[in-house]
Amino acid sequence: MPVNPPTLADVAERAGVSRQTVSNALNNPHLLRPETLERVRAVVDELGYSPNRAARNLRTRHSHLVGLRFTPAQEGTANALMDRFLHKLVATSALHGYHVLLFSDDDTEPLQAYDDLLRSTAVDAFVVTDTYLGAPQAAFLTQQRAPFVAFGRPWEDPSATHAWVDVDGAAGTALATDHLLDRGHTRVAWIGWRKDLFIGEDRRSGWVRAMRARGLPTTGLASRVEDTVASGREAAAVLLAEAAPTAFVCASDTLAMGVLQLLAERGLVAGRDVAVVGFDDSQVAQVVPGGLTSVRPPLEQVAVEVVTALRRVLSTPPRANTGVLLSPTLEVRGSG
Amino acid sequence: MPVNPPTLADVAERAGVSRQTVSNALNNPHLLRPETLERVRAVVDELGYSPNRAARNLRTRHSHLVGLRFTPAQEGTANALMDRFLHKLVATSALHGYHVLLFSDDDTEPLQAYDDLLRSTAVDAFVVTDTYLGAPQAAFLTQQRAPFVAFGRPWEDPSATHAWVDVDGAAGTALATDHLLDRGHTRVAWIGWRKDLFIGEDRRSGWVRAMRARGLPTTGLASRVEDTVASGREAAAVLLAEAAPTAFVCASDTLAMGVLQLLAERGLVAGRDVAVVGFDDSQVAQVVPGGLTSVRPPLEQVAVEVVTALRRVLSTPPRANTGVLLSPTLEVRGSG
DNA sequence: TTGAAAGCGCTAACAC
DNA sequence: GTGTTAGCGCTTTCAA
Repeated sequence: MPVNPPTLADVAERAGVSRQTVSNALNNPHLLRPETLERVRAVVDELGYSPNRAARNLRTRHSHLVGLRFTPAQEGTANALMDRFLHKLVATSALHGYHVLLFSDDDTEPLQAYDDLLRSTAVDAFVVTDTYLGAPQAAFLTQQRAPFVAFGRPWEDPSATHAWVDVDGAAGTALATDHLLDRGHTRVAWIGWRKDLFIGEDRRSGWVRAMRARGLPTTGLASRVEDTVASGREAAAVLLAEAAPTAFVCASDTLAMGVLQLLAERGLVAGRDVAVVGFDDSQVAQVVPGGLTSVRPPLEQVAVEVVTALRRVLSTPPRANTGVLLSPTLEVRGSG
Repeated sequence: MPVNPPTLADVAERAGVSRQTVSNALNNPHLLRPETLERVRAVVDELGYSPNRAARNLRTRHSHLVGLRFTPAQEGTANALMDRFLHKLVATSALHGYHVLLFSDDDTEPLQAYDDLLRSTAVDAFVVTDTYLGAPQAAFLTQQRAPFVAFGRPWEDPSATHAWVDVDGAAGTALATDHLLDRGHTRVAWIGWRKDLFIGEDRRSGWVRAMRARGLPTTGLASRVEDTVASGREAAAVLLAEAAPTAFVCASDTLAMGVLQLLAERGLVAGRDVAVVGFDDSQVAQVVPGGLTSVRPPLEQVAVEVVTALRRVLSTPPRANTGVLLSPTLEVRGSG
């Protein structure tokens, strides 16, 4: 096992000052006379001193840890938002002295894990990413007066006052639809999700808005299915047969891959015969032969805003937070 | 801010016992008389008591945190190993009372972040995943006597005695090659990486072994390129022109996507005209039209073994660890 | 089986 | 500016 690291007392003794002065040198350097400060710092470097986290946490009642429930991307889909978001979250948190603590739920009680971490004061705050329909996390944490920031709007409860950051899905699909319309398409179809998924409805509304803005009809051009490749393929087959669209805007890259699959089966070339646009700008969109044009959510920017909001929430006194809505961009590739 | 959570003293007072008895009820329940134990537990439940982490960490000198440096998947590639691995690592660690702490390096000094966490006693151990050529982490941590487990073999230093878990890449490519040979191919080409990448050489050796086992030549059938889609595409073009292979085994799904791209450009159908097998079983392999046959590393199993090794390393006294090598499987899809 | 005392390493509050 | 005192909440002695 490693040798016991030096403590504040070790530094103090060697520098010929009190422990408190060493503490001040680290946390309130402006309180020290320059020469004292320099002497203490020299010893800190010499000994390789770094304050013991547990002791500091105990004393300050802060862990400088942010909890995040980590759910894996589903196999067989093109969804892997977490990767980009998480890395930027980790990097940005570090700039402000925070580390990210990952946990998973016990499958049984989804709130249990949050509650345990909270009650054991293991984390200072949470980043909540699973704000799907009926997700009880936000309400629970609000009720527990636990600091948190959500990646995702409080769709179900517009009166919620917690901090959140989200991507403007409607703006993204409007961007995608406009892009296709600019290229001369007029029959642009939509493949999205169940009606009760707020995110899906939001994205769908962008398509509707863009179509209507040019006086184009949407009737019969929309489909609602599960978020799987197979569903995307089937939806495309039905729409092609019944509505003869020349382009598809999809709620996800997963669905878009289904469309690409159907086109490939029929010997059609995406981008030449039929245009296809996905949503997420997943790795799949980036490397699929021909390339899949896709709406790219600014996940790095989301992470930065989340950390900003966290800092506001964790400041004393907590500063008010308004929701932050970020606009995605469109990554144009071969498919449309 | 949340109300101050109950402490050991609160529970003790309410249960009419000393603080120590409450502590024992939690950590050494067998020491208590059954009726006392029950009474204490009732109060614990009633008050929703959970031991303060910082205090416990300070006293026990353990954080119950495992550090992992998180690097994002490269854009434009099909590599996203971390997702599956990380989730299982988080879940398995939780079973043994450990949480995963994520950090990123400061770009400047790659060891700095490790050193800081170590000296501030923020984590009990590390999981090291970046064991590429010349990665100094393992040597550094060994020298610092810091507990850690590596995902990846100590290629450069066979005498290293630290704990590690790895995937048998050669077995995976041999599996892939045998699969193709069984299907009647005889001219199976290899597209891999630079010679100085141990992982790539390992994977390549599986292909060589499988070919030689059937007395088939490998000369002129191998290519070494960067791990990008474009490189895979170019390598495939060159090999097709010069060696006329009927099948490709690739060191990564990224390279395999390059091959698929070339085939698509030439109007060839993967799996019918030319067979292609990738490595990683990424989401891309799973959803690309037609499907990409790919070697699937058992990342969940790796995570479980890593946690087992961690527990051995962190036990007192530390128990010896041997390396663990796990065999991948082959996911057969349309491409071959 | 239970309780009392001590102390992990640090920082807030105050005295000098 | 710097030092002294106290205590964060817990667990490890050791005594009863």
